[in-house]
Formats: sequence, C-alpha cells, structure tokens
Amino acid sequence: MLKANHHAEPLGRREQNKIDTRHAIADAAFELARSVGPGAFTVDQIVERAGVSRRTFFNYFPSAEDALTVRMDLFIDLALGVFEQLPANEPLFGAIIRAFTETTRMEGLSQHGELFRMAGADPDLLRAQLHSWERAEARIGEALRARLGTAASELYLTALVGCVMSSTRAALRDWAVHTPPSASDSGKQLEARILAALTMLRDGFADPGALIAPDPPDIPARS
Amino acid sequence: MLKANHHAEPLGRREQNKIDTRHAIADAAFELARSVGPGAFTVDQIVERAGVSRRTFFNYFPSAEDALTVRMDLFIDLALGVFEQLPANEPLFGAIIRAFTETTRMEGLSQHGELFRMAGADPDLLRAQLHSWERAEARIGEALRARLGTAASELYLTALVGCVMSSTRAALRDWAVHTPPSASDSGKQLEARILAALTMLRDGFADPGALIAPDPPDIPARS
DNA sequence: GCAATTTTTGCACTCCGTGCAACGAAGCGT
DNA sequence: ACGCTTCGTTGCACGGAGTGCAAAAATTGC
Repeated sequence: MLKANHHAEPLGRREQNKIDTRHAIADAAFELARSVGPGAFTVDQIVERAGVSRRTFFNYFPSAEDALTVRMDLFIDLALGVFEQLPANEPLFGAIIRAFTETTRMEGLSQHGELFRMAGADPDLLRAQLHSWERAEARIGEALRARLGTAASELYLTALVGCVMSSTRAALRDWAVHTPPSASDSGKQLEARILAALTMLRDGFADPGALIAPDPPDIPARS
Repeated sequence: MLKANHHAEPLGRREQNKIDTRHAIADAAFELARSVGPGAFTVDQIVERAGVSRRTFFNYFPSAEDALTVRMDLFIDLALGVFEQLPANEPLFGAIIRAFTETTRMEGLSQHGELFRMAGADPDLLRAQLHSWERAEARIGEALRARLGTAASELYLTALVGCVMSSTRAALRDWAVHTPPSASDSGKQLEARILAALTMLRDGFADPGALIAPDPPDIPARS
C-alpha cells in the first residue's frame, strides 16, 4: 500500500524490519480509519491488524492519529527528491510547482484528499495533520535554503514556504467542499486547484476573481 | 489577567459566571505553564488553582493545552472588531495590516510570543495552537468574505487568509529565534517582523533579501 | 556459535476524557 | 418569597491513552 524506498541502498535486517513495521502500522490505521471512520477506533484495534504489540505501536507513533500522517511524510520525501534534481536556474515558483506536479504524477493525490476529508470529522486527526504540515514546512524550508543560498533572509524563506503550504491547503479545502468523493476526475480537480492557488500566490493575489477553469490553467512564466 | 468584554451588554448571571470560569481556568493554566513549563502539569493541578472540579474543566476544554489558546481566540475577537470598523474602500492588505497593528496597540504581543515559544517545547501545545490558528483562519475568512463580497472566489479568499496567517507565523518563528525573551523592545521587534512579512506577501515575494530594519519599515501603499 | 547490541513485548501505573445521574444555582411567573 | 423550570456543576465510574522498566527475542559482528 505504501511505497517502498527507491534508492536501492543495502539495508540491513534491522532497518528493513523497522520500515516494514512502520508501514504495517500505518496501513492498518488507514484501513481502519476508512472502514469505521476517523477517531472511531482504538490503538488495540490497529495493533491487532498490524500484528504487533500495543507497546510497539507507541515506540513508533505517539498517538493513533499520527499513524495517519505517514503518507504525507512520504509524499514530502518524494517531492523534495524531485525538487533537488531540478536545474538551479529555474524560476523559484516554477520549480516548486513542477516539483509538486511531478510528484503527483508518481503518487497521485486521492489518498491525501481522502485523509484531508477525514480530518474534517475528527479534531485529533486534524491536529495531527496540521502538525505534519508544520514538519513538512520545516523540511521544505531547508531545501529552499539550499537552493537560494544565504541571500534570502530567514523571514523571507519561512514566510514563502508557509504561504506555499497555506495555498496548497486552501486548494485542498476548496476541493473537499466542491468535488464529491465519487468524482472520477477527482485527482485532476485537486491538482488544478493547487496550481491555481500557487499561481495566485506567485502573482501577489492580484486577481480576486481567479476561478477554477474546467481544464488546468497553463502557467505563464514569471518569478 | 484576561480582558473583559467591552460591549456593556446586560449579561445575566449565567453568562457572566461561564465567562469567569472560563477565564479562571485559562489563567490558572497559563500561570502553571509559565512556572513549571508546558506539558509538565496535569488537569488536576489546573482545576485546583482555578477552584473548579475536574469534570467542569472538561466541560470547557477538551484538553489542558486548549486552555492555553483562549488568548489567541480573544485576540482574534478584537482584531475582527477593528477590521469591521475600517472603511470599506481601504486597500485590502492595508486594512489587514492596520487591523493587526491597532489590535496590538490594545493588547500587546508579549504573552502571545511567550506561548509561541512554549509550543516549541511541547508537541501537544503546538498542535493545540495550530488548531487555534486554523479556527482563526476560518473566522477571518468570513470577515473577508463580508468585505470582498461574492466577487472573490472561495479559493482566492481562503488562500489569501491562509497566507496572511502563515506569514504572521513565520514572523513569530523568526522573532522567537532571534529575539531573546529578555529583550526590552521584544514586542516592537515582533510587530516589525509581522509587518515585514505581510508586506512581502503583498508584494508577491519579489525581494528575497528583504531583511528586518532596526526600526519598523514604513509601508508604501499598494493593493 | 557466542557475545554485544538493538528491538519487541508484557506489565504496571498514572492520567485523560466522557457518559450518567444527582445536586445546586440562576431565571421566571405568580 | 415561593415554587417551578432550566441550565451549569459536581462526583463517580469506566475504558482507553501513553510511558517507564525489565525481561525476552531478534540481528549483528566476530
């Protein structure tokens, strides 16, 4: 269910077992959340499915909800990998947007959307996700620092990253409200919204009326 | 410690008692967090200080950390009150920035900064605060909707609000890192950073090198 | 195969969060 | 002031969350 790592480094049994356990727990939690709803299951149910002891669960995650944020962490892993490969002379916002679209091409967004919707029904899951976004922000900030060098101020950098993440989240909200879970082009709808939001940000929120076009807007180069 | 409400509406005993209890709990929690550190105290300690029963605490807050977000909620109350009074023809970003500065003139920022710092040491408090920001975002979004009318798309509006909040948070982070808790002009430092961040946002992150000037930057009009 | 290291597990314990029912205080009509 | 109603508070009890600790099991290096 969860993606394995792609760098074929020689992993020892120890490392590999830990990764497997982690994913087993995450998968069990996700399936449970799907079937009975977020916040409607206990840690004991998770560990039964995952085949580990209760105590082991808490060696990996501080709470049941945290097991549901593994997917986002992995998504960020991938996206950062893509981002670092992009040519350094590419415009900043363009690189960010491309890193995102390339990653969605690998991973898809449906499960992320699903989890986002769940968070609307369970405050604890929402908090875990917000925390996850926060961690992602920090990691992306480092990647941007590596690209921009010391010319960009700390404030500029963190504000920029924060806005990118905020815009993405706004797109998720809009998508969750306006696209029914059953929609066939659900993923495309979401991607289009994220692109629209990032484009607005890049252009300084100049056009309040910017709406979602039926097909993904093309992005005229800038910044 | 916490501000009383300013509209002198005729409140009944019931309403007033609830407000008092709420504030008593919030104050007790804050004092405790200050003295022993965030996450280092129990609900029982809070209720002992506040003079209410354990059960009553949970009638007001779902967790100990949530009692520490009351201040931010009240700050947003004030800020929204200010924002609604501003002339409707004032440029959007200008109005947002003014609503913020006016509110800080009433309330100050030191306690907010203090709480923000605490969140760095306690994941649960961090999550509660992130949730609080989320609620604030929703409320501010409504206020902006009332001002902008139906011309602005839902996505534009939520993305904009999200970016405003993100930029503010970035300013808080920068402040927490670079300004020692003992600094005498701590509040001014923070305010200057928030203004700088909001200005960058307004200008579309055009200048990566934007740094904090020793004295608060003045804001040339736009948008 | 053996010793060292790391991970898993069971156990015990405190604290959290909530449903429930009894109690007490505020509102309200007379 | 009286009773009646409504709403908030409290105590109790219970299941679940999260953690320190030490024993057991698995992996590693020799």
